[in-house]
Amino acid sequence: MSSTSQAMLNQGLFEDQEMSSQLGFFSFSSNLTSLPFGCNQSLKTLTTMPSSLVADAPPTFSESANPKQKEEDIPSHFGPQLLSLQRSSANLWAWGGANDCVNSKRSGGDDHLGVSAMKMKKMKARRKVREPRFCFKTMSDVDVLDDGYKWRKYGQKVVKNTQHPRSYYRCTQDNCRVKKRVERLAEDPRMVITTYEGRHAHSPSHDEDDSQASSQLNNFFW
DNA sequence: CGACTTTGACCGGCGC
DNA sequence: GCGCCGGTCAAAGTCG
Repeated sequence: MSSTSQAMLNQGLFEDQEMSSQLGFFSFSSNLTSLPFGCNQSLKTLTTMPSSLVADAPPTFSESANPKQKEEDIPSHFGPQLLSLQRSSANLWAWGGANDCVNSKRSGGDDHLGVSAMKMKKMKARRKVREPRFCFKTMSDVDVLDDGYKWRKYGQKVVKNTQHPRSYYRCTQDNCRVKKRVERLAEDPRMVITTYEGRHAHSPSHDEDDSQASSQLNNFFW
């Protein structure tokens, strides 16, 4: 079941929806044919992608940066690669704030009534630190795009105001905590929104030949 | 039989 | 404080 799609990559953005702070946003011309993560047929595209774009939420950004920030406001953090991205067929649209969100609301109070220590441990482990996120939109028939990594689905949820359920995936690699969510756009079901959270601590698990270049690029990004 | 998916329940965050 | 909602867990089911 190769999920390599005929996806036409259109847009991507850094985001943190919960914190309502967009980290960045870019769009591509529609002649691009694949994903920015080393999806098989997109090497040309990939080489124009700025590594910092995908790799990290830039730590120097302010929380409440204006999502319509202009080109000259882009921090040098993104370097020449970003500029080349802009000069190439891709349009940079906007950059926003970084977020190193730590949920610190729950303090002390280790013991919930009727909750076992084991369960509390799990609850604490749950979303302490918000990983950097990257989200993009593709036009595709398949929900799960082939990005070279192996994913295990751990949940599905119907979110409000959408007729399509959102799926939650985790990287199957042992020490890798990267997650992704996949959902279809309500207004246009052909569009798939994929949101990655975190960074892979390993190479893609493709076993085909073209994975060599692909994996290099994936390292490049993640 | 192991890996993966499905699905209902549960939990925390957030707005009111 | 309460209710809603998104995100995660985990048991059961399915598949190869």
